[in-house]
Amino acid sequence: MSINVLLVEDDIDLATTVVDYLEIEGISCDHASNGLQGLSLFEVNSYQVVLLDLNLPRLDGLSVCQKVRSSGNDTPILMLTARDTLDDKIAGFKAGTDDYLVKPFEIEELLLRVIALSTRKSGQISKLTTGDLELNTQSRSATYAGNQLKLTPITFKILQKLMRETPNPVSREVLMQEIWGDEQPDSNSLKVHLHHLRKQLNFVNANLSIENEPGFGFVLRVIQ
Amino acid sequence: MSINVLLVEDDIDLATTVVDYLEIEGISCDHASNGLQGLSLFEVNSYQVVLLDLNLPRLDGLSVCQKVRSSGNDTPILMLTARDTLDDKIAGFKAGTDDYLVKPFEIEELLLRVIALSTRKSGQISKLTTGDLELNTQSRSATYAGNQLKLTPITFKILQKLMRETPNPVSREVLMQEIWGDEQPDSNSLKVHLHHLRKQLNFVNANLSIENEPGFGFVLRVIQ
DNA sequence: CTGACTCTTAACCGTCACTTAACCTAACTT
DNA sequence: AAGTTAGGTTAAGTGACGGTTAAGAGTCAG
Repeated sequence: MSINVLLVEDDIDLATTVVDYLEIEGISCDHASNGLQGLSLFEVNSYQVVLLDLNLPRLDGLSVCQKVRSSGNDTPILMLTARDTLDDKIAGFKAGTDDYLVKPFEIEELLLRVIALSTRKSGQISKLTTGDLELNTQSRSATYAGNQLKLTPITFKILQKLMRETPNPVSREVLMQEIWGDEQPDSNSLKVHLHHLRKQLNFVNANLSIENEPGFGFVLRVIQ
Repeated sequence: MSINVLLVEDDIDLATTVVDYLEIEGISCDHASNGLQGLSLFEVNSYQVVLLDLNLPRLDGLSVCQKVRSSGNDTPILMLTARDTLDDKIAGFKAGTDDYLVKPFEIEELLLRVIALSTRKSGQISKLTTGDLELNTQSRSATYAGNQLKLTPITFKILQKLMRETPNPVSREVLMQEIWGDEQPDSNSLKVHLHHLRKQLNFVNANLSIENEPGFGFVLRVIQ
């Protein structure tokens, strides 16, 4: 998922630095050098995050922010400014800013905050990764080397528990407690669900497997 | 709408200062003095924002943050810490933090950031958009590419919840809680309302669909 | 009173997730 | 070597869940 950012900044040196750095990190970045231009770019395109300088020609950052908010748009906005008094910050947040970074800032921190702001909305926060396996616990979806897995409520719970504990094994009892709580089925249901899960992880070049820890339980293990 | 905050901090002086200040501002604030206590409070109650110290006894802040995230919870988390090197910040954001404040901080700024984090998610935004679908929660009207939808009070609530959570699925229980609160009908009423809503989306040829997440709940998804 | 509107309830049906049971292999015990 | 136990595989049955439709109850305005 690519991130699309709008930078509104009249300091050309700073702007090119930021744009270049973000582009290197794989974040595409449009640039406007005044408030009005920023607003019109904003209305035409869609952005995950807006970086807004406070001192801008034509229309200042606070006004841009207010206009965006009063139109009902909730795109995350990050204020970039040299002013670091409390009153300035109050004014910024009151106008509807989500974050506030004081110049001079480290550009790496800007990147971190841009990513944090953009991932929040797109539901990418709760992700577990093991090898080529990714599980998003919010969207309840998992991909293995790019392939979508089809998880039922139970296989989802099993995979989640195994991924959270890996590389440690999970005992049979703990696993069953995790799935069924106190009312556990009396048959071999767990084996069957594990089988379904394993079938989905059995790709040609699988580098993961759910292994049995004899007499104890199961592990999700990265091979080699 | 009252804000509910969890503060996890082992410095008692700082903690009482923060709690007192937030309470004065009308924000109710629970306090835990170690990581484990913080986690258990978090699991029992529901908070709009979590304030997390990095250095904690029993379980450090990063681990607390990771645990919260891997369980699929996306409550905004703000890290409070004396460490201000870039690496610390990188570690924090990687663990799933939303914001990062370096001690010593001005307590007014903490308040500003808490409010910013809490308002983002919690239904303060009056205009929601998903694809070409727009929903105005103040005028209680929805349009798809200019076409008016005809929503009853209940279908309006359903659509609003689905749009707030998209692209993540909403569990059946949460959805029903959202509509009826604690006095829920004992029949299959939800199915019927979903059916009405789907007919409306079909009627305007929306490229959106309400899909069933088997055994869990429903998602509003943009097609292709 | 009546018609429009909304919500609930019920009945029907298809599908899918889960359970169950039977069979198989492998490893360990006696 | 036979018996026992744990784990893996397969297939079938059941029940719960989800989608659709229609009818009835409650509310409100005219």
